[in-house]
Amino acid sequence: MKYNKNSSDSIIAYAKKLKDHTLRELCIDELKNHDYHGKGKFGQLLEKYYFEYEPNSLSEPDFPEAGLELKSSPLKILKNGEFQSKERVVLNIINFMKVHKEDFKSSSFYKKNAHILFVFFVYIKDVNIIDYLIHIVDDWKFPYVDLRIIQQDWERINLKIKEGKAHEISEGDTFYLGACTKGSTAERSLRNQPFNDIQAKQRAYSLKQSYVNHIISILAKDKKVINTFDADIPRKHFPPLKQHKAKLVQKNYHKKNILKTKTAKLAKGLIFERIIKTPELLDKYISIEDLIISKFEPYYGKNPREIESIFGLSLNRRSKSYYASLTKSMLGIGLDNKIEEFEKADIIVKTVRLKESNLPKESISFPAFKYEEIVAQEWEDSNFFTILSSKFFFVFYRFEGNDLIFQKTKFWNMPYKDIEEAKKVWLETRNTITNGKIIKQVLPHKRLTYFPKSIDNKVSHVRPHATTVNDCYPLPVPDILTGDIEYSKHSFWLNANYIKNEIFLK
DNA sequence: GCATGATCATGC
DNA sequence: GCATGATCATGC
Repeated sequence: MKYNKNSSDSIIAYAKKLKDHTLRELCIDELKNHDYHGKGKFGQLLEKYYFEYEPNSLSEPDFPEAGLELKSSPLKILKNGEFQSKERVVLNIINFMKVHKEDFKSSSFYKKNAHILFVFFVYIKDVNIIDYLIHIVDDWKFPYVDLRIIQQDWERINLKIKEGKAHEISEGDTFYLGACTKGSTAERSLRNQPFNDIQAKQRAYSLKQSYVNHIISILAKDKKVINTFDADIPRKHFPPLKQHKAKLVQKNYHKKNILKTKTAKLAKGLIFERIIKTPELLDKYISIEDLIISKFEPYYGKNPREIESIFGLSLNRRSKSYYASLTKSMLGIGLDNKIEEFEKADIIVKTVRLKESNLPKESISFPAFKYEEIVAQEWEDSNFFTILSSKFFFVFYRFEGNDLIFQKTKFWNMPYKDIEEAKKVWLETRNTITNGKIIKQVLPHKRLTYFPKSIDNKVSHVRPHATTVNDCYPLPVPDILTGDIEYSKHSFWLNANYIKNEIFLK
C-alpha cells in the first residue's frame, strides 16, 4: 500500500499527488490500452488503480478505518473561464425501508459522508476518462451551520417517507441535501416504501449542484488553485486517434486559462454574505425557513419607498434589480453581495405584485426554451422540470388602491401532483413543435398558436418571451401553415390564477 | 377585467 | 448582443 489506510491524513496526502495529473500518467501500465467512457467509470478506476482497492457498495465509508469517503466529480469550464460543478454529487442510496428508523447523527448518511475526500476533474466531452485532468483534491467536512441545515433537509426527507409520500419527494423539498433519482430507467428503479403501497423511484442523497459549487469555491480559494494550466499538458497523454481533438482541447485549455485569470481579477468584488450571521440564531427558530421569514416581518404593511427609506436607500424604481435590492436589504445583505444560503440551495426568488383581488398583475415567466432542444428531451431532463423541482422564495406585494404594500414572503416548492400537471403542458408543447403545427392563424398584428393556454391547464401555459416577433429560435420542423423555419422565442409561464390560489392563499 | 400576444429595460 | 425579469397592449 502506498498509504496508511488507517490514517485519513495519509490517505489525503496520497490523494493530493493526483492534482494536476491524469489517471493515464499515474496508473499507466494497467490502463494505457483502454478507452474508457461512461458515467461513474472515473470513480471506479480511481479506486481500483490508484487507491488499489476493489470498488464496493457497502454502507461504510470507502476507507472505513479512517472514516473517509472518496467522491470524484466532474467540473465544467464556463464561458468566462470559471470552474463549476458539472452536476450534483450523488451520495448513498436512500433505503426507504430502513432510514425512517434512523436518527441523523447515527444515520447511514452521516456515517458515510461526514468526512469526504473530493477529487474534482475537468470533464471534456468524448475524451477518454483516463485523460481527464484532476484539478482539485481536498477533504471536506461540513461547516456547523451547513450541517444543521443538512440535518433539517435529511429530516424533511425522512418525514415524507414516514408520511407514506416517498413517491412525492422533490428536490425542492430541501436546501442543500437533495434526494435525487437514481437508476437506469424510472420503471426499473421502483422501490417499496414502508407506509404506502405505491412504489417510489429509487433515490439517493445528493449535494445539490449549487452547494457543490460552493464547496469548489472554498477548496479552490484555500489552496490558491488558480494556475492549474500553467504547465503544458503533454500531448502524449491523449490517445493517438484523438490527437486532433486533443490539440483543440489543449488550445482551449490555455485560452480558457487566460480568460480565467482575467475574470478572477474582475470577480474579486463578488461576495457571498450569510443571512445566518451566527449559529445561535438557528436555535431560536423551528426551521431555517422560519428564521429567514422572520427577517421580513418588521416590514410587512410598508410600501417599497418606505422600505427604501428605512435603509437610507434611493434606488432606481425601474431597475430590474429594484425588488431584489429591497429583498437583500431586509435580509441584511449588502446590495452588491449574493445571498449565500439562497445561492447554495439554488433557490429561485420571485417578486409578485398582486392586485386587490389577490390575482397577480402578471403571470411568472421562465427563460425562453429552444425548440430544437425541447423536441430532443425527455421530461425529467428538461429545463422546465428542473425549474419546477426547485425551491422558490416568493416576495408578495399587494395593491391597496394605488399604494403597493409589502404583504408576505413564502418558501414554496411545487407539489408532486402539480408538477405532473405541468408535465402535460410540456408534453403538449413538445408535440406541437414536433408536428410542425404551431401557428393556427396569422392576423395583421399577431399570430395565434396551438401552444397550451392558461385556460387549458391549472398550472402553466406557453407565451411569447422575446424582444420582438423577429427575435427567434430555429424550428426543428418547419411550420405547416406558414413554412417558417424559425419562430419567435416562447417560454413556460406559471398561471396568475395558480399563483393566487396555490401559492399566495395557501 | 382577463387572457394572450408582444415588447421593454437592464445588466452582464 | 442577448438573456432575463418585468411589463405593456389589445380584443373579447
